[in-house]
Amino acid sequence: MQEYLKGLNDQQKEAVEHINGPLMIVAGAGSGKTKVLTTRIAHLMNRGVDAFNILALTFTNKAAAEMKERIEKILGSSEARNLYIGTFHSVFAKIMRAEANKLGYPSNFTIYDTDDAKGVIRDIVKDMNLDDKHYKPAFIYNRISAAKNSLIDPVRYKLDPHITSEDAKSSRPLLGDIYDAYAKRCFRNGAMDFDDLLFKMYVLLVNFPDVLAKYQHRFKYILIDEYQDTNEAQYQIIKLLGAVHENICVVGDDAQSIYSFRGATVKNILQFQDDYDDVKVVKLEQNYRSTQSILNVANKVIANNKNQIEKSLWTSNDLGEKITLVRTLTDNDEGRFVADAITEQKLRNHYHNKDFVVLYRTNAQSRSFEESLRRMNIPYRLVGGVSFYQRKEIKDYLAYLRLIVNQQDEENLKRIINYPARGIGKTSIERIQIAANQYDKTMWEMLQFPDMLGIKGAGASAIENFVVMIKSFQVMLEKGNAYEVAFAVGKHTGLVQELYNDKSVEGLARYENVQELLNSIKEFTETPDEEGELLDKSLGSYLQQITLLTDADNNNDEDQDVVKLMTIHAAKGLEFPCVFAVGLEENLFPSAMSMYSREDLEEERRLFYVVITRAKSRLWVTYANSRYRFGQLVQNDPSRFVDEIPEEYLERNFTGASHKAQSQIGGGFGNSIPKNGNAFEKTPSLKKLAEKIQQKSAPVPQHKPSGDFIADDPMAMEVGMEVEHQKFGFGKILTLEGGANNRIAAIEFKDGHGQKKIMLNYAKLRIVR
DNA sequence: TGATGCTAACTTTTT
DNA sequence: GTTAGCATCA
Repeated sequence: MQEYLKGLNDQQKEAVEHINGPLMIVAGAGSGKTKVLTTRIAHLMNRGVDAFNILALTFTNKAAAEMKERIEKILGSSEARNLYIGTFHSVFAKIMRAEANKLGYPSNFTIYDTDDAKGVIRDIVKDMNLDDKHYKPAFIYNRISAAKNSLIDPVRYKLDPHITSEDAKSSRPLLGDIYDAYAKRCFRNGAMDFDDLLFKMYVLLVNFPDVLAKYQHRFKYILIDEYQDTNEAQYQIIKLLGAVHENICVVGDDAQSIYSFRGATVKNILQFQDDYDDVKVVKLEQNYRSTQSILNVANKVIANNKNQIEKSLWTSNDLGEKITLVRTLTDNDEGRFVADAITEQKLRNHYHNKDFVVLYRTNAQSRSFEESLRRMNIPYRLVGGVSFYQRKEIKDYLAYLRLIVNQQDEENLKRIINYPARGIGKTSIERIQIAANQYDKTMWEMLQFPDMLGIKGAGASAIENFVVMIKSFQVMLEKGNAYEVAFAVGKHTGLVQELYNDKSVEGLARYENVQELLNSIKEFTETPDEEGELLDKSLGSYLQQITLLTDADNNNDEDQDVVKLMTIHAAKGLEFPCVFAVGLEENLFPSAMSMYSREDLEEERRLFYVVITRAKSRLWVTYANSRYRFGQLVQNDPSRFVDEIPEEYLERNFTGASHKAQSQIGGGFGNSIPKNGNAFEKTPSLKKLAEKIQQKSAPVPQHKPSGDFIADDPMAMEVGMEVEHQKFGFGKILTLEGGANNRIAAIEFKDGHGQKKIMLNYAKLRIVR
């Protein structure tokens, strides 16, 4: 028997050893899914399958990287190198890069992230003279995204009676036209958004039989991770690619389907057996991750959902500790409880920071945990949230690089044509835009003919300089590598200088971020070519790669001893010894938006199932009686999911709530709490208490003006005086300029606010001494 | 034309 | 509480 087959249980072995024909692996949480996938790939190759013929698709770069790494461990890196392993988006982007010309796109097409796409939509809404309060870009984006994920193009969108009536009902009858305009604009810009990478891939395969045949032949064996999260577009593409050989292996768990908002449909996994003949089904039901207590709770909770693939997850692990249910008064108390519990556990049970994770439903919940952890000096890292590549200074820099690679792209052209300021103002840009529309050219093309724009003098020469500069970068692109071009851009545009000159705290961070970007480009270009394979190190290749990276992928320093904070969605596939499931409150988890349909509610429950099953040995479930949302204190009942945890596995800890609050609330669960948010008005003592706790826990993030704050006359200010600002707190006046109506003070503030220029007409200052 | 500060909107989850 | 877009003034 092969070495790699040892240590597999019977079911796992059965899945690994199945070679030809469709295979569905129903893999319960913690049942060794990745192990089976990677071992199976190794086994295929061991049986003579060429690495070039294997395609493995995942949802995250992290999962792809992990798979690759594990296969390398079994086979050695030279064997594994030629495997095609990646996310749906990155694999399709790579293929599209080779085939884009067939669809009329440049091979260096730009990939728009969500922000870019919303920007295009905002422009279109403006052009159509619509109210963007009603035609909200985010709403429209979601609508278009849903259409693309269902493979509906603008023409079909406008003809579909169901869709049009829906849009009519929400009185947005022009959505179809916006979709149409958006698709055309992206095409003209030579750009694809995330959904296009799937949608256009499908179009490519359907319209070009030779291309389809090529990839069908190439990918004789296809493996798909997290199959329960695939959407219609992904489903159809897989069906096309696998149609000849039917060696499709899907791995998934219907109980962990949590992406329906992105068009994923559990139907794909539920119906897999109907899609192909002779589907081999293997169920992995032994859980190697969690204690019995945790697993039993998870099983009990998920049993409340209907419509599942039948399976019973079991474990031979110890019973373990009970689940701790924690009630606190406010969200800040919740944060404090978690920080305290971590400190205690580290002392008592010798855990490390990296053994803990805090999992929440929405990103906005991270604040109170960050504050409490910081106060306790516990190092932590926020996973997810704003990606490095979404920061303004990075997007500005990248906009140059993207324009150089793809001049069709107007979004990025507009972003930097006057940044740093070079005298090409609003009116000029507008003129260029109008002329471009008029002559049906791109804005870049119009820039070549400034006389046709009616722009003269300084404006014209500014444009000319800009064009010359961009062109010189393009010339460099032919000879230099990505890093050399990027470095030259930073230098010659003045971008780096501009950031360097900004000595404020934020400015310094921005400068450092840009340096980090340059380092990453350098690293990219310096990755050595591997034997037999020349890596594509062009700038275009780099840009396509990074747009598909998320923040979570970026943190490769796994071993750092820090507490992790993330959303439940981001935690999919991960495991931790100690898990805090926080914010278990009605309207938050389950989310207020999910309460109207059984399907949505069941997805929330699956989400709860995912949280529980992340835990190996300890699980805390917490909720707060009231929390700040929208900057306002609102009250929520405990989540209905809390009641689904069997009593025998629970241990209650209400130390976070005071006796007073407890007697107010009563011993029961939720039912005695007033339902609507005005409870505090009725019980002033409770309100005061909550406010007191709130104040005590606020770590001076924002200055509160002194009680005797009365603004002084701007003209009374003198250099060297100590003053108080309503927001920034205390500081010292460094310089003063301007007359009575335009007096500007440069002030060095304490408490990390740094140096700021304040216009004394608007911001009021109080002289301290 | 550019910088500042104000306002409104925001909260589901992400490649 | 935060942030992005906007209005406003020099």
